[in-house]
Amino acid sequence: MKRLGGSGADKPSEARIRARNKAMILKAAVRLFAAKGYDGARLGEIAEGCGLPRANLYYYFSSKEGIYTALIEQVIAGWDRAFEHIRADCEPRDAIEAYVRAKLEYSRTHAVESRFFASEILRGAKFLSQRHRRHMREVTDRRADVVREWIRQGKLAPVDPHHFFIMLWSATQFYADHGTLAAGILRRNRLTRKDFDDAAATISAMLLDGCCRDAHAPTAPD
Amino acid sequence: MKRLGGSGADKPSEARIRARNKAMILKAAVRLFAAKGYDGARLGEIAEGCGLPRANLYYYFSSKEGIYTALIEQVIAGWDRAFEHIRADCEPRDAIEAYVRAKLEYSRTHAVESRFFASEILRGAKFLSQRHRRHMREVTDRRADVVREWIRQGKLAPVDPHHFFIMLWSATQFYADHGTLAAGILRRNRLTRKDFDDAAATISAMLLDGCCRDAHAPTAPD
DNA sequence: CAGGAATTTGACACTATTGTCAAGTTTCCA
DNA sequence: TGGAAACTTGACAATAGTGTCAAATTCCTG
Repeated sequence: MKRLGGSGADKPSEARIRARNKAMILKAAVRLFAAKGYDGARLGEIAEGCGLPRANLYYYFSSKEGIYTALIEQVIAGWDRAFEHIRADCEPRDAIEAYVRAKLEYSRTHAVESRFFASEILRGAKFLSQRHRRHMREVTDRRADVVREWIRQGKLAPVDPHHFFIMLWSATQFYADHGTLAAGILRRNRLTRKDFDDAAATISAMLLDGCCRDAHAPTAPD
Repeated sequence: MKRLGGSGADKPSEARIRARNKAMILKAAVRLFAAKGYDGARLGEIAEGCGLPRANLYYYFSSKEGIYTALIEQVIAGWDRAFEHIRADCEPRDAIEAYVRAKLEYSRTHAVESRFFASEILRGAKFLSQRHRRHMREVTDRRADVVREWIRQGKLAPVDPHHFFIMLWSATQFYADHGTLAAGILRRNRLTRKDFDDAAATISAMLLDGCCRDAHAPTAPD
């Protein structure tokens, strides 16, 4: 097989070849799994997608399920990061705006990973272990405490913290998972950067201050 | 003699067998397609799901794609109904609350259909024809005019109507498509009716009045 | 630069899936 | 009730998918 020319291959290349090829496989796999789901994705397509012969995939992963669960691990590891803006020492307005912006940016730049995870949940999270579920629950619960603290301090309306997070998550996730639908509504071929900016503005404005301007509006600020 | 009269159930049992079996097949199919996507669902599983031999499916539908597109038609036909609460002669507060309640009730009672449609969009809406896309766009645009009218009358904050609808749609849809995730967060095996009530309350409260109670709160009501 | 370790690859066995068909069975009108 | 149309069903061909293997090739260290 061809070798990589040049004189830069001095590092422990044994591990490098392995790391590079595993990464290539996972990159092609996440796209296919996101597009067709676990059962629909074919190893042949994944192999074609990363330019490796199909048999080679079995040298790095024991099976189709092995590739899939490796991706699950990878995505779950990033679950925490989404919440890092929700901190008790921030003002809720700033924290929520930052969260929405960051999450939408992730949806824009990592749409494939978003769709992969959405696909897994959509089919009932068959590959999410108890450990994964517990991890997600604990991370969420910790941030729910922050929300409760904000409410206690009178900085936030008394909302249910979990449903609050679900709403944040769903609104921002939508632009990745259902980008095709959103683009159709907005009369685009694909969502533009400006669409994501508009989305961030709309979501933040609605969540923070609501949209209703009638006589029943909520209690005025202090 | 020909027995295929009208396409409905007005004729005796002749058309009844056909209608009943097609319905059985579609019911089993929507579940499988929602769970595994178009490529992942097997006709054998669908057949097993409705207790018919696999070959019998080909008597009623020409192919796997034929079953899938029949389901697409069925779901698209209901797209309009979701928006029927958004009417210019309603107060936005009432209309939005009613929409959220109705959409969540649909998510609760028709979770499978919701997931089927979400799966199709997630995969890039490969089976949505231009006609379907145009229909969805036109229905949305008509309701966007209602939102603009509300804004003109000062009843609604000046939000982008399309992103506004996307937010309504995503928040309510989430409880069907990602019910597994929501249940995990809420420490349930499955979402209960009360969870949906809580969701409706939280979504309506946040959308209508926002959650922020700081010094930068929006202009007070008239 | 030799030789073992790491990696690549075509070919193979095995199973699953789709769509077709023709022969059988049921339905129900005249 | 005879029989044509509607419906059912097991079997079949063709294709495609998964996982395995051993031989071939490349990589890297001593």
